[in-house]
Amino acid sequence: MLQDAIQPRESWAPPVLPSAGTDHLPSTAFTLRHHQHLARSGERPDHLHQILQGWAGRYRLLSDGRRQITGLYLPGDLCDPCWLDGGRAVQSVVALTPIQASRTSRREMESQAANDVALMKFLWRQTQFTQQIQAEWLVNLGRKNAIERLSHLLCELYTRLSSAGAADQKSCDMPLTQLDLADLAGLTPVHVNRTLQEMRSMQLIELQSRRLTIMDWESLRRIAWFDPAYLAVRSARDSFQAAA
Amino acid sequence: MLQDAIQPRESWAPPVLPSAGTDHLPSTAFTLRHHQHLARSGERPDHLHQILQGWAGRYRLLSDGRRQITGLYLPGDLCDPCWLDGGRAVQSVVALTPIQASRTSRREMESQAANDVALMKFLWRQTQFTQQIQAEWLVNLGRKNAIERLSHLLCELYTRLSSAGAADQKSCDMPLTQLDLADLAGLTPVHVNRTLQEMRSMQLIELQSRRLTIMDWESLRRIAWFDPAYLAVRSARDSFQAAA
DNA sequence: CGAGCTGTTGACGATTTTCAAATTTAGTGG
DNA sequence: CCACTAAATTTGAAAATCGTCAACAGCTCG
Repeated sequence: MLQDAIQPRESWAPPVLPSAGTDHLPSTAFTLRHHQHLARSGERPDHLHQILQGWAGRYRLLSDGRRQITGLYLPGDLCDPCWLDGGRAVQSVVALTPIQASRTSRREMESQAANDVALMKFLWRQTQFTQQIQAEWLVNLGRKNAIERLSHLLCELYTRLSSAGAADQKSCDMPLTQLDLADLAGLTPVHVNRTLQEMRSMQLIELQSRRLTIMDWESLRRIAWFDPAYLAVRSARDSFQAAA
Repeated sequence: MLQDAIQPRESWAPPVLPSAGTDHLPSTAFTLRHHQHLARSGERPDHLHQILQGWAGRYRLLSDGRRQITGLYLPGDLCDPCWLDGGRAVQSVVALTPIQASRTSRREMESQAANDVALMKFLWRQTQFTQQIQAEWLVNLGRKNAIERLSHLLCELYTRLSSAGAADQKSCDMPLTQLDLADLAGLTPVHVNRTLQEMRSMQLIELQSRRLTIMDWESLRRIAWFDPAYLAVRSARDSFQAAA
């Protein structure tokens, strides 16, 4: 097969750029295979992408091979507002699964945003959202041990997918390999493996066949010190706008 | 003394909000003492602050006492654009030294930004700058050991202060305690102490009396894997604007 | 079926934390 | 200025956490 198959588990409609539907901001659908790049460090990307299906990751590689994934782009996420205004991509973004996305010219997006308050607010919110997640990850990496980090990561992923309508009651997709998890959590793959086994033996989660099931949300949340407030930026800001 | 003395080592003029000078965006100077807060988690701050002198830190506290500092506000920095649009402060911001700052009403700033492209770009840039730094810190915390983390932190601080004109050839202020450094680097104060001693014995740095001197920049940079590209966002964006 | 990625296991080593205490430095009030 | 107190730095020993290395099993995909 020339192209990896993309098989969503459920019929699911991703959110759409606020202006893309109404004002017809031109965008083109395209697909990427696992390990292909949406941007490389040092480039000046001339397109922004909205992920429709699949997961992408922003990362930095040290020249001795150490890799840290510094951000995840899930379906509905915009990749990446920080390339606006002609900025260079400081870090690379790669497809962690096969990906389907829509691509919009950076210049079109910029000129549209200058006149379109809704789009501007969407970009601003998306940026703030990314920043809040990063700040929370700093706490994770700086102050938590392996089981706390992985628990938090799973809590966050489930919550983000859930609020995008891409999770069911207790389970969601989890296409990341243990190597990906290690590069997210700042651990070695070996230690991720052992910690996941511990979490399974504690009846916290099931994780197999690229599918996560959360058996005991309350315990997982407590172990992770997970407080979803930092993820509320997107929705909370909307309700404020509505109230004002 | 009712108020901590603020004694800058050198005469130094902080950068000014692009519109504050020309369009007379109203702002009031004020001071804060060590350990006083600029914002507390959960609040809806109604002012933005530009730091004029002193350092502030954004942090999160876990209820068992672990603290992670997730951002530093140095002289010239804006604290914090993410409170615009009525957003709540997810994390707290506290003065790490006595502080002198200017305060501008959030609503004034918002309405001004809607009409003032230069201010808007300034806010956007400041936000991107913060995000790039955070992404780099994720690499630090996730993939580097103690000496690499501390070296990187010192490289970044020196570079930021230097580009603000607040450093001389080989040295700059370093008002952080070893406890602060620990909460920045995700280490214990004890281990910070031992690692700093190692760095001193390697003739990399001198650090005493709240003053840092970098003895061997090239070695420090190499150990830290420090590549200042991620700090170039502010200036690079300007030169691009100028070129376009 | 064969190659390569992914997950798993064990033994061992390195880094970092914890705990407790001593020492130095800085700040405060007399 | 000195005395006193609190904060900050330093030290040592033992333990916990996590990483490294090496090997093997299972699975997927061409």
